[in-house]
Amino acid sequence: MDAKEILKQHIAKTAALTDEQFDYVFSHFKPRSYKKGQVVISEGSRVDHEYFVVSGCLKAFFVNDEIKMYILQFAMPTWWSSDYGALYNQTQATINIDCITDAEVLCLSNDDREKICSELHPVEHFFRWRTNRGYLASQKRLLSFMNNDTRARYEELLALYPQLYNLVPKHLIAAYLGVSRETLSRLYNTHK
Amino acid sequence: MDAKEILKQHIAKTAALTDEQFDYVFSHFKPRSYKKGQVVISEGSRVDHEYFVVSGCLKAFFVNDEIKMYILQFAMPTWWSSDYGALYNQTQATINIDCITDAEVLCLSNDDREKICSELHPVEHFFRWRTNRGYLASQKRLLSFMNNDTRARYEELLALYPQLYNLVPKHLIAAYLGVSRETLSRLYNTHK
DNA sequence: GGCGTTACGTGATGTAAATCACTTTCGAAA
DNA sequence: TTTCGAAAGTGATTTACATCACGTAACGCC
Repeated sequence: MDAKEILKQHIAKTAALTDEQFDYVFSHFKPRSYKKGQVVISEGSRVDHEYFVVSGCLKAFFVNDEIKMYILQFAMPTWWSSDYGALYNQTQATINIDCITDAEVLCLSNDDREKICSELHPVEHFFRWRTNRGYLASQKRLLSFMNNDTRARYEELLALYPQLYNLVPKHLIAAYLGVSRETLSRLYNTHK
Repeated sequence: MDAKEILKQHIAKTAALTDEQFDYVFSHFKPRSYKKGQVVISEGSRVDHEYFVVSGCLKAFFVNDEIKMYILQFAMPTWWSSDYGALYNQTQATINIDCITDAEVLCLSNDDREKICSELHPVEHFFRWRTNRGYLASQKRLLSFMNNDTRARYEELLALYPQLYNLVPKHLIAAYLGVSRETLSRLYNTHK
């Protein structure tokens, strides 16, 4: 299935667009390929686009004092990623995004998103729902952070994304869970 | 300023509505008053509405094993609050909302929100932006949770809502920060 | 007013996880 | 294949915070 079809089916779950409408919407997306390790957004830079992942896996992360890294999101196929704070407010990026694996994405500029949202009501509807899902996921993760200990969060993560365990290095999983790599290592070796 | 005017100005920041359009939108909101301590949403119940706070302060919280409480949000005037997971998915509430002080709110049902969103494109636009702001705030809080220690988060909270310190009991602030009330007490008494 | 409930302060103790230091394994490039 | 750097495992030590235990102050309420 090609990028266009993947995006089409993704949007169709939330908004009913005619083929002509979708073609018009799609014309605002720019396909792009990245190699493993390539940087998509780096802290301090200007942010113009958001990214729809077609294949591969990105990570969005924050680096504190150039020492500790915290992963905000692993972006898998059909996920969207960007520094939305910087994108919406037209400020410098405060987070980084790069590629854990080779990846194909579809790029949509902030201006084009606002343009197609204002031109087509169903597109605005789609983006409202997409944002809403992101909000709910973020709330859930926050709650999990407060409520669960590290082991529970680790198991929750693997239950949610079984692929992740083999796909990404363990120190990145630790950075997502917000614990040191040593603690994570001890956690799943002291099994049970 | 009355409830209607407060909502009008709140929406006007994001979406341009004519007076007639706003009157129509407003006709879907039901004003309601609550007393301090009154329950708005309780875990396990059905959730039909979201709430726009006109005056007073609500708290949205989760209770773990009927022991520990975690506060997801203090809802101040012009904030929106609900169990959005339950509201959007039509499932039982997993969180609670009650009133820290006497409060006036405007209630909007899930059905009515979807109705006015589909009828008026600018309203859909407004709700997309409102959700987006919530998403960004949630991401920011998550990052703060991972990155900052308790003292830094405490100072961040007070910088963001100076009123809160005198308005809400300290054990609720502790529940927001995700620490025990004892730790919070020691934190701000061991000043500096 | 007295009385009970809830909020808040503070010491003693236990514990999960950070940190530091070192070793081992793995994977890619020469 | 050898080599080198990154990733991962592991022990010792430190630390921030939870928990337990108790005391005091503040407030609704009959």
